Amino acid sequence: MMGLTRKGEYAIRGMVYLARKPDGETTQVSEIARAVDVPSAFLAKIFQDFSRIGLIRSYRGSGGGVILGRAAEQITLREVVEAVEGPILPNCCLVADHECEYDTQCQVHPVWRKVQTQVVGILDSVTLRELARQ
Amino acid sequence: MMGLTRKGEYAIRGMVYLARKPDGETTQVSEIARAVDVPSAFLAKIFQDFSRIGLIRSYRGSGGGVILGRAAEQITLREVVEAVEGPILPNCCLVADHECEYDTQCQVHPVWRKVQTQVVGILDSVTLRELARQ
DNA sequence: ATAAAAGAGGACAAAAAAGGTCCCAAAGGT
DNA sequence: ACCTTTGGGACCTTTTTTGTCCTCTTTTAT
Repeated sequence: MMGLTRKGEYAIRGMVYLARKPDGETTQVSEIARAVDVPSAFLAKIFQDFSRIGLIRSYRGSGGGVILGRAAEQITLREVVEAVEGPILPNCCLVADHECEYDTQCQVHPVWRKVQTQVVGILDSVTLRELARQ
Repeated sequence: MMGLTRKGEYAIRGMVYLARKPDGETTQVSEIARAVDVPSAFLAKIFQDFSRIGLIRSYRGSGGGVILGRAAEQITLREVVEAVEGPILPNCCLVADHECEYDTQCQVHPVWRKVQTQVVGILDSVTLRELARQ
């Protein structure tokens, strides 16, 4: 339970690899894919999404590639995880404002809220810079 | 991300309903299913598993039904959740002893470990008794 | 004894999510 | 022009989720 999907794993591996590259140097997705052992086309999809939301910047054509969208210390693990897996919501009833339908005063609700707060807090406190440290 | 499946939702709803029943009184699975709005045959499967691991006790035949396997204050939310969803493992690399294969000194590993500890702690601190309080 | 009333257990199936692959278009460098 | 690299869409396969159904066993009531 509470597990990352493989996509999430791949995304983190790829981003950490990228964060280890010298600043300002572009890296080809195919290189990253090879290095972190992820299907190239699959990682390309993930990075395509990342590019759209600004987590990375990408350049086409020969000599192109990708680069972190911001400094590694300004990208949190939470951002990366939520970008691939969606928001951290341990229970769907947290999505909506309204309480659970089956218990007007749902006792379980606040527990999940607490879980969410804790997990978000932990993942927010870790940046790519820290993860990239060897 | 980190979401309960519907099965997990159902299990919790069913167990909380059961925990609200007077001590020692058996309840038919079909009644619970109706009350918490879960497909009866599906809830029956869930409770079948619960019976096997002692989370509930079950009695066949007319007048039969199910009952909590232990006092409500001795059953934690974690137990219920893990019984349906499996152990709380935010990242598969926590399953094995060995570190991640792609980083001998994996920096992400301890973060997931921390997440796991926190979540387990929260869910362990909540019992069915508390959840059953109306 | 027998019938009815539960849960136990297995087989099966539809739907959704996960995990990819492939192809062509667009953009940039030489 | 031509090659390289990402962008984006379509498509596919496998696994997981979410159930259903039928039969068997156990237990109770008559």
